[in-house]
Order: sequence, then structure tokens, then C-alpha cells
Amino acid sequence: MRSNARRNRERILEVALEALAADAGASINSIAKEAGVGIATLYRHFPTREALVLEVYRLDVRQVADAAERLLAEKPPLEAFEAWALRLSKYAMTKHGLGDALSEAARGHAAKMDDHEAYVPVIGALGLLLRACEDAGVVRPGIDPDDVLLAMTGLFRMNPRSRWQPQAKRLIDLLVRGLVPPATA
Amino acid sequence: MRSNARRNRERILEVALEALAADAGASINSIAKEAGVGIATLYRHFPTREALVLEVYRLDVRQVADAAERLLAEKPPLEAFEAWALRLSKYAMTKHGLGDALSEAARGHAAKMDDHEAYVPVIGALGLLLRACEDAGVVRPGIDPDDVLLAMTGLFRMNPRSRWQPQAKRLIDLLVRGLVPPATA
DNA sequence: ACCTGAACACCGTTCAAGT
DNA sequence: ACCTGAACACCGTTCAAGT
Repeated sequence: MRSNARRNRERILEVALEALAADAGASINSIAKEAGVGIATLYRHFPTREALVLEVYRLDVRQVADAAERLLAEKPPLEAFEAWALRLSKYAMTKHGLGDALSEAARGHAAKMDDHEAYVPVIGALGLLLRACEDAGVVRPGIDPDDVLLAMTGLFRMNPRSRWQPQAKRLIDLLVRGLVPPATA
Repeated sequence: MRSNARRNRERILEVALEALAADAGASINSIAKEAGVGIATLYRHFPTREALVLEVYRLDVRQVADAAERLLAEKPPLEAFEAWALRLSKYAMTKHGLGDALSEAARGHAAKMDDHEAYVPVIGALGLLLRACEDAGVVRPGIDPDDVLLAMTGLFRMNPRSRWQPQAKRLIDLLVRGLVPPATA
């Protein structure tokens, strides 16, 4: 019986991933129906729409957060920051709904506890990158990761159907110029 | 008869302004009901929800756009830009729904023509401010107003129930530092 | 324990019917 | 010309009933 429940849960996540990729506004009901489970079964596993979306993208968020460490090992810290920011916006453009979740998380984690699942790893990675840049003297000291995440909001809310990459790069460049110490620029 | 239609239109806008201030997600149906008109009457005047919201805030958007010119007459251009940005975020925090409209407009005006009503005056004011800063040599030449608007997205999506002013000021400071030419900083 | 789907209270939008 | 409100196809969520 319990294995049945677990299979349902996994089936829901599977369908949700595909459905959200196809349509950012895919409904809970339609996901349940396509997964072949009752609506209430979905609710048993995921009490709110946001919980489902966050769980669907949990692995992706973890991956991108973990990428920060790897990028720092490969490149100078400022380049690592730029590469990471571009990577994060890439995820937000591809995986529908993730952009909104990140944007919501950037709104200030005081807003809702639900955000924490997306917020914690992302702000952690961002803190890591900023700390490394600060230690290398390429970013002004005392920058709040929350402020930087808020400044990145635009990266999560671009039009996925446009050619967003050039604009993302320009926004990241603008951001980096703001972070760099006046003297070193 | 036609005067009756005009009165209905004004009554709808009146009620909508109040309803949106009280609840950002106030429904079209509830606004029509409270205005004492049929649902289809509201649709006759405003074909989509966005059209109604934009029309409600049209005056506000005009006002804030016009403020750019006045601020430029009063202050040095860079200070005028800062003051204007803060003023715009103040509007976005107060008038519910305006923040989303501005955020949508910043998404790139290619997305929807509907945005134009909010987009045109705002990007015009922003262009004016940037041009003045550029002429004074306090902002790098060739900055695209669209890029700056996108970088400002975070200002429109803060939590209105939090103490957002300090964070807005820090974001604006970060943005300005990115706009300033390296040598002058 | 876990699942089901009808049912509830909404939403935006349309349309036949009124004056 | 302009207005009306029932009706449609949805939405998220709940809950009594099943196994």
C-alpha cells in the first residue's frame, strides 16, 4: 500500500515536470488527471500548488546551487559569479514556474515560509560567490546577498520566447559593475 | 444614453481604483457588481483585465513620468535619476497591480502591445533621465533604457508589507554604481 | 493508510435577450 | 447604442465515501 503511495507521488512529479515545461500555467487538476490519480491524492502529497512546483524543481535548484562551488574552483571569482548568474537565468527561462518561484524568493524571505525551499540553496550559493569575490578584493565588502538577489529579479522575469541571452548578459554586466569597488573598476 | 455610458465607465474606474488598492487581486466580476453595472458592460469598456488596470493607473503613470522633467530641473541629473527611481517604486508599492504592470512592461515591450500604455511614458522618462546623465558625463554613454528598466524590476516586486524603502535605496545605489563611468566613480 | 471523484465557491468571458 | 445577467468552461480546494 505504501509503495503504491510512493509510486503515485513519483508519477505526479513526473507528469508535473512535463506539464509545466509545456505550459507554465498548467492546472493542478489537469496534472492529477493526466497522472491518473484522484485530485485529493495530489493534495495529500502536495498541500499547495507552490509546494508541488518547488518540489518539481527541487533537484534543479540544488544543481544550480551546487554549481557555484564548481565554478569557483574553475574560474576567477568574478567570472564565476557571472557564469553562475547566467546559468541561473537559463534555468528560469527554461523551466517554467521556476522563474516566478525565484522571483518570489527574491521578494524577501520574510514574505512566506514556502519560499525557503527555493530560497535557502540559492542565497547560499550567492553568498558563497560574493564572499569569494570579496576575499579576492574584486567586490565591495559588506554586500548583502539578498540585495543582489533582488537586483537579479529581472533575470527571472524576461520573456523566454525572446532572445533574452544578450539582455541577460548586459544586465549581469551592469550588476557586476555596481558590485565592483570604485578604485578597481 | 451616451452620457449614461460615460457615467458607467467613470463609475467602474472609480470602484476599480478603490478595489485594487484594497486587494491587488480584486476580480473583474466583483468590481462590476460593486459598480452596479452588468459584467458585459465592464467588458464593453475594458476588453481585458489588463486594459482596466492600465486605465486605472494611467494618470498615476503619466504623473510619475512627468515628474522626471521636474526633477531634472531641480537637481543634478544623477540625483534626479535616484529620486525618480525611488518615486516609481513608491507608486508600485502603493498602487497594487501597477507593480505587475511595470514588471510586465520591463519584460520587453515585444511581449504584448497592451503594455505600451504603461511602457511608453515610463521608458520615455527613463530615457530623458539617462540622456541628461550621459550629457553631464556621470553615466556611461550608450546605455539602453530597456536594460535599466529590466534592472529595476526588483523595485516593482518587493513586498509592500515589509520595510522596503531601505532595500529600494540600496538597489538604486547598486544600479547607479553600475551606470556610472569607471573613471568618475 | 490511502485513494476517489463529485461538489463547492470561485474565476474570466461570452452571448441571447432586453430597452 | 447600450445594458443585463444567466451560462460556459475553467480554476483551486474540500470532503464524504470507498478499499
